[in-house]
Amino acid sequence: MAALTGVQKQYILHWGEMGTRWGINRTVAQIHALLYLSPQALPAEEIAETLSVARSNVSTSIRELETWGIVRAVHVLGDRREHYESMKDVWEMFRVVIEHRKRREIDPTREMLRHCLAELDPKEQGADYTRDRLTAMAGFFEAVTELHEQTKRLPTGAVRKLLKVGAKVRKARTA
Amino acid sequence: MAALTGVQKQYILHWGEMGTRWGINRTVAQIHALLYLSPQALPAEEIAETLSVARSNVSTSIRELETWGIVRAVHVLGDRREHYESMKDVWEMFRVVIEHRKRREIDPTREMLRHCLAELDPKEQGADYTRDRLTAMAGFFEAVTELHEQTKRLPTGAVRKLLKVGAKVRKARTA
DNA sequence: CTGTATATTCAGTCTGGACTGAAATAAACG
DNA sequence: CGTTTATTTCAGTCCAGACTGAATATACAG
Repeated sequence: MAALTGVQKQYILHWGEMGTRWGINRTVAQIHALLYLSPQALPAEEIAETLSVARSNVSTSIRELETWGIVRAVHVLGDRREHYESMKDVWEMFRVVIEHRKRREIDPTREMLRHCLAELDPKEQGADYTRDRLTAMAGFFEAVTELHEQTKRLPTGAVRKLLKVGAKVRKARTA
Repeated sequence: MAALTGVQKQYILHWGEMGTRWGINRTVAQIHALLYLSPQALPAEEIAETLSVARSNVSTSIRELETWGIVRAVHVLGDRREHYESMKDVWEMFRVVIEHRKRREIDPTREMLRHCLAELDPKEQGADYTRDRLTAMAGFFEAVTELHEQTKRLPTGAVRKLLKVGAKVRKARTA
């Protein structure tokens, strides 16, 4: 296969590092980076060679990316192997990932907070203080959820435009 | 010291787990949870006992929380030990954390993307495709930065109000 | 100073999770 | 079917990073 160019290497390595910071497996992130930059879908074998990881490692990593819905298998005429390609729309990609993480992290936390507030015994020592703290935290998570709901239904382009307008206003003011 | 109530335990454990998912050390997150729920500032010794971790572990964890600016040492009259307390304003707390992570994760990525685009050799095989992908990704990160700039200067309350209004509109529509 | 209480540093240990390679399974073809 | 090729599973290995506890540093009281 075509060896990686300097720029590709740089991008893939950086993406891998960023992945680890966000609780995403380095290899998973690197594979995603590779597929994102690749004009064609790639077979697992080639991914393994290019990134110097075990074929089996690619298998599990790809599956994780598939469950997120940002990588999918496609078929190439005259080739029995599965070829994998990344979603290319960056905005949609992050939307999907955020949706996933929200469900796995924000929602359970809201749940936990509600549960704690319900279970809180008012007779207990310092219950009032605890309730205040939990309520404040719960308020924040409810707001995040609300924000998510609102942006979710905006089409991709709208967010971008909204930001551009805001940027202009901001620049005009500071100028 | 006062042993943890069931609710406190639940909150601290959950927060610790969430921390690990976001690349934050479990103990660090647990200590933060404990301090957030605590009406008084706590000395390191007591934190160590309550969470059953080594005193030295608390020391380093506290220092990390301090560099983030969400925990600080306070002094109690008649006690030589440092007592630690968490910032209590949830919104401010997340603002601070997001600011930090943006600087450590978003900014370097923007940097990397710019660098890659500058270094990209047009004569190279497939340079056009690579440029397109990098540009798209860069656009996203610029937008995120812009969004951050805009929300940063809004006072805490404003965001909350904005969301409340949005929520009402949304509910009215779907009703 | 000396003694005591507290905080930090650091070298070594431990552990969870990533990674591998071999074996099992599944799918595609003649 | 049997053979070939591709994919997944899994038991074991490895390692980065968390954690500990002893040693060291710092601060203060008497």
